[in-house]
Amino acid sequence: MNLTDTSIVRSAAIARALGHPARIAILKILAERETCFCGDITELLPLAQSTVSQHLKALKTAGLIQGEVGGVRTCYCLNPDGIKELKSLLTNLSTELNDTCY
Amino acid sequence: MNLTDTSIVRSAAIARALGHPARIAILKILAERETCFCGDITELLPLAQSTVSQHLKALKTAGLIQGEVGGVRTCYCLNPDGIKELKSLLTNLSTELNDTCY
DNA sequence: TAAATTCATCGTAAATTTACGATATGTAAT
DNA sequence: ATTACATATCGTAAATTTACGATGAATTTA
Repeated sequence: MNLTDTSIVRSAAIARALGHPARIAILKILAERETCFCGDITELLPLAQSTVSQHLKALKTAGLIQGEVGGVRTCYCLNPDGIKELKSLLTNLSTELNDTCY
Repeated sequence: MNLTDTSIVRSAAIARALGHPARIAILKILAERETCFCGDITELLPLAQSTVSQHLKALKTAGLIQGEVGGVRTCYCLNPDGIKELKSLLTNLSTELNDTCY
C-alpha cells in the first residue's frame, strides 16, 4: 500500500489537526460563536496567547479554519470547505471500517 | 473551556491515532482482510517490522484494534467497540461543526 | 534439543510537537 | 508622533513521535 496516496495523506493530516484537545476545543468554540477573535479564544482556554496562536495556525494550515484580519484583530471562523472535507473524510473512513472482528 | 473534558480528550486521542498515513493504511488493511497477522501488514507497507509493530501498538492503545496471540503469530483485527466510538465521537463532532462563516 | 519463525521490545537518532515568555508587526487611538 | 492594543512570530526547552536495526521472548518445526 502506498503511504503517499493523496487521500490517505490528507486524511491523516486532518486527523492530526484534530489530534489535540486544545484544537478540538477551538473548533467547538468557533462553531458556537459568531465573534471569534484570537483573544476571545485565549480567554476561554488555559493556554498562553502564543500557544493559542500556534494551534490556530495548525488548524489553518490543515484548512479547517480561516483567519481574516480586521483592524487590530484577526477574526477566525470555520472554513466551510475544510469542514466539508473533514465530514466526508470521516464518513468515508467510517463506512470503510466495517468490523470484521468476531 | 476545560481541556481535560473526557469527550474532548477521547476525541483527540482517537484523532491522533488516525493522524499518521501508516495507521490509516493499517486500519484499511484490517477492514479489508480477515487474516491480519503482523507480518501480512508489514509486507504491504514500506516500513520495517518494528515500525509496523509500533503503529499497531498505538492503534491498540487507542482502542481501535485488537491483537490476539495465536501461536507464534498475533492476529490483529478492528475493535468493534473502538470503531463504534470513533464513529460516534467524530460524527458528533462533525455535526457540531456547523459552518458559521460567510 | 536445536533451529527457525513471528512478533514485541530495547536502544537510539532525527524530527516534530507543545508550551512559554519575549519580541516584532501592524492597526487604532490619543 | 506616541501610545496602546491584538496578534504573529521568534527563541527555546522539554516531551513526544517516528524510524530503524538489534535483541528478546515465545512457539513451532526439524
